[in-house]
Amino acid sequence: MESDRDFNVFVQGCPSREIMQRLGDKWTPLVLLALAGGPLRFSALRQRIGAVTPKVLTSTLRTLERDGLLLRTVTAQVPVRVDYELSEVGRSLLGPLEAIRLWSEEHVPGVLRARGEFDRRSEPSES
Amino acid sequence: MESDRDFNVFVQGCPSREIMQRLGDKWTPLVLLALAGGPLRFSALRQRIGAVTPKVLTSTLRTLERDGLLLRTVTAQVPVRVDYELSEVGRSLLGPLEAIRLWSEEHVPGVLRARGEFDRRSEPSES
DNA sequence: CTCAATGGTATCTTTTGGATACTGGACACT
DNA sequence: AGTGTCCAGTATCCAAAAGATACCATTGAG
Repeated sequence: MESDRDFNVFVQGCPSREIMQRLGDKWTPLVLLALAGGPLRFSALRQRIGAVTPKVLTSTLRTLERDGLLLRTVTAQVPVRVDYELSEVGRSLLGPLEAIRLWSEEHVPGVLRARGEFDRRSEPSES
Repeated sequence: MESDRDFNVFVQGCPSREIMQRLGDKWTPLVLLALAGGPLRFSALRQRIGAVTPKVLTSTLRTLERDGLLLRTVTAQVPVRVDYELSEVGRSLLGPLEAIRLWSEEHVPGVLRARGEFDRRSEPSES
């Protein structure tokens, strides 16, 4: 009923759960999507994503590198140049992430409308 | 280049960004996937997901309800019965989420292997 | 009068994320 | 020599979110 594989996100302690939850880190999807078009340097990534602080971006990138989703290449020039790019595995996530992204962009009006109704239902305080 | 729609997750302050980031809340995907098979009561959801505390589950559910992704139905019996089920909009997310889930379950071995290599590269301390 | 079932809150601690300032190495300019 | 710039991050400190655990309200059964 669940799936016949060896791993299942609904099993507590299964590594797949932690992996899926990491994909839902606040910045992970944006980082991966930002790299969809090719390698980017640290500062370019930062600019492209916007609003992310260097500390958090660094730790997001480290985790993704550690998990094999992206590659970090240091070029010893001056000043030092660091490029980040998706690995093969990382690229295999782009499809699903693109879908989530499109869904989010398409459903903005609906979600905003739902919020308005919800709030109106919650506070029947005026007239 | 980015997309011709009105909303874009790469634009800072665009509601679609916040919506996408919410989809990546720690428990949101699990909640939505858990409801894929039909309505569940609060305690059943808790059991099915496992490891989520009531406080966090409540707030996750409230947000999803507020955004119109799921419906909360209270039946006044004793003790009270509360059912949660996906809305039409919520169901439209199941495809992408299923994809993310499958990816996570399929790539467990690869990710674990990558972590091992990464750690070995980082600490060349023993023999 | 007590107990159990359900769907949560309340409170406190720990973890994660954010703001902001700073480091370090190599050149380039003055 | 001294100062400034570029880049890729750290360091430090503070705020927001998640987790552990205990508790509450309703009410029907015993």
